[in-house]
Amino acid sequence: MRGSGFRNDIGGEQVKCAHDELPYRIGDKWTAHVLRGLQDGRRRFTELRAGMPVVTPKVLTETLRAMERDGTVTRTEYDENPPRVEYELTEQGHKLLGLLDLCCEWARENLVET
Amino acid sequence: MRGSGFRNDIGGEQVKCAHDELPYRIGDKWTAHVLRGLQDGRRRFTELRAGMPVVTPKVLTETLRAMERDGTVTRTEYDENPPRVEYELTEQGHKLLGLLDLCCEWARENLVET
DNA sequence: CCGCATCCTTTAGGATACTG
DNA sequence: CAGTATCCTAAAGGATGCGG
Repeated sequence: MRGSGFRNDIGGEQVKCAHDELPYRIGDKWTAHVLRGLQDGRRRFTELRAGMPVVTPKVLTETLRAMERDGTVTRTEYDENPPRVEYELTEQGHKLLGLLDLCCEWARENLVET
Repeated sequence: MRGSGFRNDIGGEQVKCAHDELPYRIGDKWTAHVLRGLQDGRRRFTELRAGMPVVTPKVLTETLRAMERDGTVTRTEYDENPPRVEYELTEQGHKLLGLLDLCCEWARENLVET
C-alpha cells in the first residue's frame, strides 16, 4: 500500500507526504477516526473499531500500521490468550489531533451549509 | 466528480467533508498546490499551472471549480481575446493556507527522516 | 488561452473467508 | 481476539484531442 511515505516539496518546504502533495496522511479515510478514537487513552483493536463507522479489519489494520510507522500511535501486544493488543496516541499523535480540531473549526466557520 | 460535499460526523462534530471523513478537501492531490500557487496574489490559469508539478488542465480545472464552490478561490473571467481568466484566494482560502502551513510545520517537526 | 469531452489507468478502500 | 489472504469495485486522476 502507501508504505514508506514520499518526499515532496510544497512551497519550497520538504515534507513527508501521504498521497504526494499533502503533508502527512490526514487526508485518507480513517486516520482522523483513529485520532478521535484514541483521544481519551489507549484502546484495544476491537474497542477502537467499535467506536467508529463500519470499517473492515484489513483497512483499519493498514491505517494503524501506517500511523505506527509514522510515529503517531504505539502498538502494545500482550502475551495473553486470547490475544490482546492496545493502541495509544503518541505525543505527536496528540499534536496532530490538535491540527484536526483546527481543521474542523475552520470548516464549521467557513463552509456554508449546502 | 466529488461535487456537492458530504455531511459527516467526527467526534460528534458535523463538518463538511471531501472524502467523507476529513473536514474539507485539503486531502486531495492538488488543492494544497493551488493554495501555494495563489498565496502571493491572483494568477492566470497558465501561470498557476506552470508553478506546480505537471498536472493536466482537466484536473486542475476540476480542482479550481471545487474550490470555487467551496468559497476558497474566486474566478474572474475577462472578456478579451485571447481569453484571460484569473484566480485569487478568498479570505477563507488564506485561512486554509494558514492551516496548511501548520500541517507542514507539524510534519517537519514530528516526522523522522526515512 | 482556457478550457471541455472522451477514454483509460491506478489504487484506496471494501467484501468475504480464514488462521494463531 | 486480532488480525491475514484474496479478490473485487469505485473513483480519483491521467492522456489525448477538439473547440470558442
